[in-house]
This record gives sequence, C-alpha cells and structure tokens, in this order.
Amino acid sequence: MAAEKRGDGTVGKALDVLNEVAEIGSPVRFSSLLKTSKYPKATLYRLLQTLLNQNMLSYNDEEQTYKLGLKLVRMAHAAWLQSSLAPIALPFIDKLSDKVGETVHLAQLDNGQVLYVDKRNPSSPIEMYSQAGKVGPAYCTGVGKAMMAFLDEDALSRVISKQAFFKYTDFTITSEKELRKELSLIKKQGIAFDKQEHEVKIICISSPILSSKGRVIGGLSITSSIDIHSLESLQEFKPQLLKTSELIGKEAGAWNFPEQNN
Amino acid sequence: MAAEKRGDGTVGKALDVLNEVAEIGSPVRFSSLLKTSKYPKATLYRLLQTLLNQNMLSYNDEEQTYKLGLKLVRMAHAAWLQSSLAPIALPFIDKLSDKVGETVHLAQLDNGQVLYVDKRNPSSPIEMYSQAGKVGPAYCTGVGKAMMAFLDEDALSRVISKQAFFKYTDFTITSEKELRKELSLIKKQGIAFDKQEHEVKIICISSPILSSKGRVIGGLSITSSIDIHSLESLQEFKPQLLKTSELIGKEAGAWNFPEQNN
DNA sequence: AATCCTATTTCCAAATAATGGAACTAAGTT
DNA sequence: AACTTAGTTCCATTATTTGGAAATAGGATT
Repeated sequence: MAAEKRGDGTVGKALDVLNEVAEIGSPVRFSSLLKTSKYPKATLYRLLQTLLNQNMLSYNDEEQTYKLGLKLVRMAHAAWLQSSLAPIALPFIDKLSDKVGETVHLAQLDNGQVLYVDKRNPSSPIEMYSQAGKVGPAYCTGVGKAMMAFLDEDALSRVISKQAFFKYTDFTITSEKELRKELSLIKKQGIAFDKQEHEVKIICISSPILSSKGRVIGGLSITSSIDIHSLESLQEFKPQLLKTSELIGKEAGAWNFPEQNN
Repeated sequence: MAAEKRGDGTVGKALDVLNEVAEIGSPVRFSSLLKTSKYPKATLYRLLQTLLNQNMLSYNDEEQTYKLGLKLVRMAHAAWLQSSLAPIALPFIDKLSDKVGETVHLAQLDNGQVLYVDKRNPSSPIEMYSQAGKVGPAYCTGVGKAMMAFLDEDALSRVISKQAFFKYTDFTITSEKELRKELSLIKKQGIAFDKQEHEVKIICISSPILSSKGRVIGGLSITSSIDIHSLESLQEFKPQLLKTSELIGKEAGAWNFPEQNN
C-alpha cells in the first residue's frame, strides 16, 4: 500500500519507513514495525535512528515506541503556506463561509486522493470527518468528483486507476463506468454533488477551481447534513460557489500557482 | 542556522536540503539554492531529484522553481494527530475559547522555540501572527516564558542557549539575566504575561501545562490586544486558564503523552 | 544564424556509506 | 539457572553516493 519509488536509495528507504509510521497512526514499537517492514532488522534500526536524529520521529523511552516528530508539523506549515492554495484562497473562503453559514472545504488532488488544505466551520459546525491535512477518497466526495470532471483524459485515467471504489454507503459509486458517467454530467453542469456517497447524512455541493488556462488546481465545496439541507436547497449556493471558485482561480493565476497535480 | 546533524549520511543531507527550501519560504531556483548550499552542484541536484521523486518537493516547470510538496502536508496531519497535544486538548480549548471570547493558543516547546499546535479564534479575531504549525520565539511570548519557567535547570539552560534575544518591541526582554528573573517570578505566580514583548499592542496571559509528574508538556494562552484588554482584565481569566491547563495535563497523563521536549 | 552566455543536467571512476547476517546484551519467563 | 523475546552493535562485503568535469539546453547578443 505504501508508495514505493525505486532508485531513491537510502533517502527513499528512510522516507518509506517514515510513511509506515505515519500510516500506522499511533506509536509503534520496533518489533511491530519490523514485522511489516521490507527491511532487515539492522537496516530498519539504523533508519529509525537516523530519523530520530533528524527529529522526524520521536521516541518514547518508557513505552519504547516511535511516532512522528514535531519537526514535521513545522515543515508542514511551511509547505502549506507555499504549496497549497490555502493562503491564496483564505479571504475568499472566509467570505463564502460567512455568507452561506455552512462548512466550506478547500481541497487539492494529491496522488489520486483528495487532500483537504483548508476548512471553515460556521459558528455551529456539524460533526464530520475532515480536517486540514486530512486526505479522503476522490471518487465519492464532492470536491473529488468536481476536480476529476475537469481533468484531461490522461490525468483522469491516472487518477481513476488509483481509486479504491470501496462502498462507504448505499450511495457510493463503485465502478469506473458509473463514475465516468457521473463525471461527464458534472462537467456539463459545472458543479458536483455528494449525495451521501462518503458519509451517511452528509451532502455537499462542489465546484472545481480552474486556472486561467482551464486546468484544475483545486476544488471548493459547501457541506451540510440532510437534517438541515436538501440537495435542492444546496443548489441555491451554486452562484456563490462558482463565483468564489472563479475568484480564487484568478488570484492563483496572479500568484503563479502551479497547475500540476495528479 | 539550519540544524545540521552529522552522521546521518545521505538522509541527513536530503533533509537538510528540504529544510533549506522550507526556510526560504518561497519557490526557489536551483542556482539560488546552490549559492547558499554546502553541497556541490551535482550532489545538490541529485538530492533535489530524490526529494521530488518522493513528493517532498514539487517543481514548477515554467518557473524552474522548487517548493515544498503536498506530501508534507499529509504527513504533518498525521504528526499533529499523534505527536502534539492538540487532539487531546481540543475539547478543553474549545470550551475555554467559548467562555472567554478571546483567542486561545496551545503551544509546545520544540528545539528552543515555541511551536503553536492549535489556535482558537473567537468570532471576531484580532489580526495576529500565529497559526497552527507556526513557530515563534520562546523568550518573548507568554507561552514560551510560561513553559520555560517550569523547566528544570538542565533543560532550561539548553533552551536559553537557543534564544536570539532580538528586540522586537520596546518591551522585549533582551538578556538572559532579565529573563531568568522574569521566569522565577512566573514560577512563583504560576502564570506568565506577554506585555507587548513580541508584537506591539498584543498582550496575553499564559500558563504551562504540566504532566502529573510536574513536567512541562505544553503551554496555553489567552491573547488579546490592548485596545480591548488591560493586563489587569486579562488577570481575571487566570482561574479558568489554570483550570483548563490542569485538565489538559490530566487528560494527557491518561493518554500517556511523552514528557520530553527541549 | 552564429556566438556567447548562463543554468541545468549527465557521466563515471574514486570515495564513502549502507547493508545484513550473526553475535551480543538486556529484560523478562518458566 | 536456562530459556525466550526484544533491541542493539559489529564488521567485512556490497552498493550507493560523490563531485569535478564535460555535455546540453535555452536565452541573449552580436
């Protein structure tokens, strides 16, 4: 499951181990890592030591466990500032969230997945899965589908090949064929809906953020729950959502935001 | 300025380069990096390629610039979840921010600096420097001083040795002697104030978060502006601030939060 | 369109670092 | 005391990294 690039020598291996620790998501012991690791004991050990030295991992003496280090939190802030749409989109998202009084998400495609790079909660937030930095599936979220719909065929097939098509809810799209049909509809309408495809009761309306050259650079969504909104009432946000996406796209152009993600 | 650990071989060098890119804070060209880098051209080039491969960096073809990659944003989310006090402290901070109606910061010490790991804005936020993931100086912020005051001498002198003592404002403490005096006062009072020491007009009241064994694991602050509050009126938040810090400390104990930072 | 930059990329033999099987230590268990 | 399991160190072998230099790419200038 872990991304495994060959030809990156030791650095690749070290980052591989870092990823493993990240994916486990809780403090891990050496022996536990060893079981699933493709590296021999001594090698794994040394890689861990190096990462510790570099503060990419931290070690709990008592528990003898490794976990991700604070260095990553620092770096990520810098990454977020310079590599995500978030700082550019910030004022626009604030405004949109204020106006519509619902949760707003800003996302980008990263390696076939939806990476949420920012989120605005209205005063009374609904309980939900997402957080800035969190990743989600592309094929069954509003932002994911909105972004996919506007990719060129090349990029699209690369992204589709990475979809798991796991059936989260009764409404989840679970085949490429269905998905492609949905995407062409979305492209026509300029807008995507999440009809409880990822989480029960959670719906959203979403639009892609396009660069001046028409390339997908991100996605924007307004999310709510069926207890509060219907798809029809979400539809009413369409003009504001599109307008905001357009403004962010323009601003990103001025900032020379890169157009390349897959 | 960049941390340079020896004996970490290639991995250390690669992370070194990554740090350099992070510290520059904006997209950089190869030649620009080369000027300040301690690595020869071919080496630097290959390190950058490796980092690109690993999605730790991204490259803008048109501009020929490197910047931090989204992979870092993803990893950091995991790091934040498993390595920071933030997820543990979340409900307590929400509640505190609600009650006092002012900005609340949660911070940890990382390498002699204050790392903000969470932040709550009241409905009408004041314009301010901080964000989750951002770092700040320890010697002239409320949380920084609060945490330092409760370190043991060993850890304290290590942290103090890393302070820059740059005079941000007329009120900034600029010598170890002054600082130590202030810290002993803070320890007596159990509470620290930032008296516009880092930013003009910005003041805060802050307390350390201590583990059950009395070790510093974080800091908590309520921040405002002199346009709204005086130090005296901030003082009124003291009981709530202390109570919240205590609760977070207890909760962290239950979660076996590590006590080790410097 | 030929020349001269300057920035980036590739090459390859020498230098260095990583590897991993095995041995060792430490801390429990029976 | 013998045994188990987990973590750490050793070191000759192997593989990767290194970096000076040369090649290439893409402007800018004559």
